[in-house]
Amino acid sequence: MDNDCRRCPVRSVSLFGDLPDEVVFQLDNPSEHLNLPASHLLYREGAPASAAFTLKEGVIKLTRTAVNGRDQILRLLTQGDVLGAEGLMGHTYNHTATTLTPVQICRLPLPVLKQLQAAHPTLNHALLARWALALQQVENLALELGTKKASERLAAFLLYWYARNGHYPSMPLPLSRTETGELLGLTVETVSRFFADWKRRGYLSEKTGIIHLHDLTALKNLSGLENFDETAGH
Amino acid sequence: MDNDCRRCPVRSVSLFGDLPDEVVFQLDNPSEHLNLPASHLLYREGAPASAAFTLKEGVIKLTRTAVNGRDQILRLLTQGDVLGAEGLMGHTYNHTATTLTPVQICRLPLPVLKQLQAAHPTLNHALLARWALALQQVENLALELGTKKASERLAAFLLYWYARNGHYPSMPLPLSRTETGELLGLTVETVSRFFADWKRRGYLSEKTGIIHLHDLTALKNLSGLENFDETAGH
DNA sequence: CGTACAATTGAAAGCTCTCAAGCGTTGTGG
DNA sequence: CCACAACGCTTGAGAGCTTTCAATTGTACG
Repeated sequence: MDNDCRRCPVRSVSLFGDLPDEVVFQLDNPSEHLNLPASHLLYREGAPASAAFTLKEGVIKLTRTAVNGRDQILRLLTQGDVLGAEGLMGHTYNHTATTLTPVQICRLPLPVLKQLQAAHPTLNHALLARWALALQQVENLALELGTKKASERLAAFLLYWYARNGHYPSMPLPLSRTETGELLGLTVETVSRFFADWKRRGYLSEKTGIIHLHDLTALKNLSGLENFDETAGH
Repeated sequence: MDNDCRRCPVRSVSLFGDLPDEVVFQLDNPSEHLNLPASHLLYREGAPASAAFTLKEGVIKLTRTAVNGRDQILRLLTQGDVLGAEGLMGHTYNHTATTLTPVQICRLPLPVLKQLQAAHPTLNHALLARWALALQQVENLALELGTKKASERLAAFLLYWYARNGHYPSMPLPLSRTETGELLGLTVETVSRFFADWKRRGYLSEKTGIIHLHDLTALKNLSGLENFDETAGH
């Protein structure tokens, strides 16, 4: 495996795109490049934060648990995303981070990140941009949860994931039905019912974790425009 | 009115707490201090961003509209909060900003903010802290929307607003029933029913925009612990 | 091949919304 | 000063959607 940070495949989209080679080289530390299996717990909500991470490959979910014990997925992270950087502000992690697929991540001890931050102001720009993006994603989630019904949220999510995976009609969906429900505020059964229904209608099909979208138009119509002609009259 | 930014009552909690007096003084520009009535639209989602604002007094809501036309309140802003700073990253506002009470705000043209940002790296810390806080707030909202039922969300919101207003059992609630619904993903009627029910039970009372909380314990129990003894058995 | 776990399906209960009507308050004009 | 119009709030009844509970089927793994 190539562990030279200067040649990191996600460097250009990551936090250190603007940092000079020699600085990035100092980061290099073989022990900090990790390979983890699926379903691996990376850190837990409320735990003292020691490091941030850059996701080089794979998918990670960030969750929080409500007082009633129910989990909510707040973000799905893919290649190039940064997690755990909130430790720079507070001293604990805000979420529980769990791998959904095997992942390659790069570990960045927070003290190192803090030093870099002080020495290279451009890093703050990159951090701000990350935070702004995360905020937009969570705002979109809140908008979905607050304004749409089950089928609309599920259809919108499939289209979102489709777009995020390069607009290929076939895409991996590393979420179980339960997890999909935890993202969209639904029960397993509700998610399962809509999947089954849409398969019967030929909108999509599924084979061991791969989703094939056959009718994007139908899904688009389901994702919030269902009653639009009625409301458009006003 | 005192328009000297050096003596701004919210300066210490605002973005410029760490900036030297002489720099803050340069900001001063009487025309940039605005008084607005309630229900005033400050800027609209998607509009080109020309300035950020600091809220000196009053309450502002940030909303977004879903494709189906339904509005979602994403954040409630109070004294010391900053809005519109996303214009620094993108070029448009991410939300619609509307006053819920009469407000005093301070307008900060984005070019000025950009200059300051370049000249005073500590400002980036302050901005990062703002963004992190906003992210936490929206994450909390998403958690509420995704994991709780109507009464739990409403009770939790009242307790949240109570805490945010200094833990006084009497507090102004500048949201209409409709707006409360737009925050919590509920219809007017549902919100109204729970208020009526809780008034009958003596949990709270209301007089022209002021809410009096009489039974905090009852509300706390409603806010997500309702079935807790049942689920705690596992 | 059997076990464990995920997904599916059905039926019924429960919650929230929708639609509709009535009530209360505020502000305005006669 | 009163009447009324406008708007927000309340209440009821019924429909519709989602959950809950329970049982079955499917699937991956040892």
